[in-house]
Amino acid sequence: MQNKYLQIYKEIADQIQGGGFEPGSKLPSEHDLVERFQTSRETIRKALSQLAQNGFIQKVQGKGSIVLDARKFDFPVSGLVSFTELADMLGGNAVTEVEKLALIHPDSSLQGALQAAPDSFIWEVHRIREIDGERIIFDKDFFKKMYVDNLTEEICRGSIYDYIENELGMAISFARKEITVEAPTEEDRNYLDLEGYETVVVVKNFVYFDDASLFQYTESRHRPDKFKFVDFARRTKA
Amino acid sequence: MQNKYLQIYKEIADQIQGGGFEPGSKLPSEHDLVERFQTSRETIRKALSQLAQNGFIQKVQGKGSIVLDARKFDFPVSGLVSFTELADMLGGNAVTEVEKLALIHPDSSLQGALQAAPDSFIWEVHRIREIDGERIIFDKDFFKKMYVDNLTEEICRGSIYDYIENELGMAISFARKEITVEAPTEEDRNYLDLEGYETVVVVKNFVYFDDASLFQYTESRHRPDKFKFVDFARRTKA
DNA sequence: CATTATAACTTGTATATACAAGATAGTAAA
DNA sequence: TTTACTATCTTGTATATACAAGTTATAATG
Repeated sequence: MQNKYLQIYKEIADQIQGGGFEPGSKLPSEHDLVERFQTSRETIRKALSQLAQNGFIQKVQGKGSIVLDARKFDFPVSGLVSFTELADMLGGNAVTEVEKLALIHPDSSLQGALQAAPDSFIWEVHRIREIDGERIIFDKDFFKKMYVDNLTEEICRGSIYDYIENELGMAISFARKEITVEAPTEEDRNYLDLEGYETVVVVKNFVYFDDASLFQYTESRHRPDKFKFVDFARRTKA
Repeated sequence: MQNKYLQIYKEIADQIQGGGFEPGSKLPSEHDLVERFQTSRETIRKALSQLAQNGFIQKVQGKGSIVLDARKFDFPVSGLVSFTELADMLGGNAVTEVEKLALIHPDSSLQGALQAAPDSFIWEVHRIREIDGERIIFDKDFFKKMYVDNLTEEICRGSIYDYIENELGMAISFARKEITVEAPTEEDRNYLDLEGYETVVVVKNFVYFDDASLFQYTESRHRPDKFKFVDFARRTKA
């Protein structure tokens, strides 16, 4: 029961996704929302600017806030979402297999990617994601041990993000993401049901904590026909 | 000479990209910036929250704002950037060829994508993007004529975005983006130097004006080895 | 010496006020 | 009727104040 503007954000976002507000229609005016939520206009505006940022509404000066069509069921939704969180959205036909779980020292390329010392310890996790019985995604994760001390196969089979956020109490904050298309490696051919495809889509993720410390590097390798990335982008002024 | 917080945003962003602020170091405190820019704390905070949103800094409560490594030279930078704007960043070895420029009525699938009536007029533009002499990208653009009345080959060879924003005075605001991998069509094979690749990366863009009206649908079809998408994503709370 | 408390910093949230600027509807004047 | 103005909506920007909450260094205490 805190953070008034986030509560308001959630309530309006839920209403938009739940159909309470029709796409194309207008939200109540800021003044109306002030009265409805019994708060100040600045607080309302904070909530609304978050909604605009995340593609729920479009604000037009002099007119009002237009409700956009913000469906959330698209596949790798933009932003920081883990496979397990995605699988929850999509339904229960997703299975994770842990192929490898080991403590290693980083080689030179990994030292660069993770900004880690050669003698530091890194968790290396290989996971296969099966959807409807087909091995579609091959995830290679590297975590710094200094942040994630204990890692079990059990945790890897579930959501590592959930473990870090809820068990360890660390706040995952932002990531740099890079999408490219590459030729499959031997590993890819072994782990994935490629079905003749001669390319894989590679999503490289550099994931940071709240305090801007880098703690994870992930390579998510997808069979091309099952890959889809959806994004909402605002044109940055100036 | 207006919009104080955007000016401050630009000035700090430029300094970060220009190397005035080192990645990993801390920005001056909000209080210091208030004195430096002779403004109020709220105005400084507006600028800083924009910088955080766009991946320039990370704010940490109690500590300060940490400068992130925000290089801007990566290929299809996240957000709404047109090919011509990108080419400017990359240097001058990019050429655009206009293969088609026609006024059509939308077929049923285009009616859906553009939310356009069957008897409305749509500009169809086909453009080939050459980089270093290789035909790498095939762009299919569809504009609603009601928004963009006159379109010439000359304009298409340059930047249509620039024409719309600076000549027509319309404000392009946001887009929904979708990235998938597909098998090349006959058109792709004709227009692109595919060099044996049996996939193309397809970026579908739905582009909207300031007032939330949809005005453009674009399919950007890339040779897979030359495609790269870079994104900065924040984990949305709650 | 080690621990604890305190003070002084930092950013985060909430509120109030004032005016600017875009949109719209109604009214008055030509 | 048409035009122009005005009043009144809307959101945008800028400022000031107060307190909460996280961090860090210092001083006091055992």
